[in-house]
Amino acid sequence: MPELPDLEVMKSYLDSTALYKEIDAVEVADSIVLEDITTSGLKERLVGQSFDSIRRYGKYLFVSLSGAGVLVLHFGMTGGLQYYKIESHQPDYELIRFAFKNGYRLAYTMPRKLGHVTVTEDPDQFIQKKDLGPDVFADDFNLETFKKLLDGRRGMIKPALMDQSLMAGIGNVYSDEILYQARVHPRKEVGELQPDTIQHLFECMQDVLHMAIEHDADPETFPANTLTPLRGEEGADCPRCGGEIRRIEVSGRGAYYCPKCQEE
DNA sequence: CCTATAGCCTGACGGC
DNA sequence: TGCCGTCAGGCTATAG
Repeated sequence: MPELPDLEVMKSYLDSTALYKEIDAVEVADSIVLEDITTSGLKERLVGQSFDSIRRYGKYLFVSLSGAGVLVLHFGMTGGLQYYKIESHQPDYELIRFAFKNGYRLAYTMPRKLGHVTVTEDPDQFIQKKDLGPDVFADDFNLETFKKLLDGRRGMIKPALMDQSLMAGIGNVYSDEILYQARVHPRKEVGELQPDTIQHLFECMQDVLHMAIEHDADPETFPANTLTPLRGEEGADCPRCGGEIRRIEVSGRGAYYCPKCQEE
């Protein structure tokens, strides 16, 4: 779930639910997700504070605290958030519970414990330390930026789009969707891309990410001409040409594409 | 600089 | 039903 569009949806969700409410208690079910902080350290930093504003960068959310510091949330492959009140509504796999004074809770959920949570004093420094490239939704991330990043890059296009140190925000699912919309084969060598193809890729990247956000990052509601809802259904009909959707390994990740529309 | 591989974790799913 | 292998939308470390 958690790529740029999912994170944008989570940010909106937090904006409309969990801001400006005093934190009463923090429960950590498994401290394995805590990075550079202990359970008691996290409690000390959060209890008595409130969440004041949310910033997304790549696949991270930075939640500014009313006092000092910024809560950092990363969702691994399976993480999510749930704001709820009644104990019986507690979601499955709640790893961290932020309990507010108003009686509501925010659950940080994650069946596979591959996400990370920490507190930082300086998000920009954190971004540097993680070696994240520019966020693909940054105001100054334009076609020229995209061209410069790909210029001189060796290797295939799909891993380039997914390389968080090159550009931050795109993961396995949306890299496939972008390449499908742009009709570029996931194994296409970056160096072989024509300038107009790069421009088309850039436009498809913007379009796909915005489309996903408009649809709450829920593939079931995506338009009919998208590939994402067909993930897991190898052999399905390509919505565009009637070809057969295939799954291959690219750089160790499962890649879905249409061999007919996206020629090698 | 880039790729491949393994590891971190655990649930869901298909086959026998 | 139970067991087993495979896969899963992330990131990191290592070797080549």
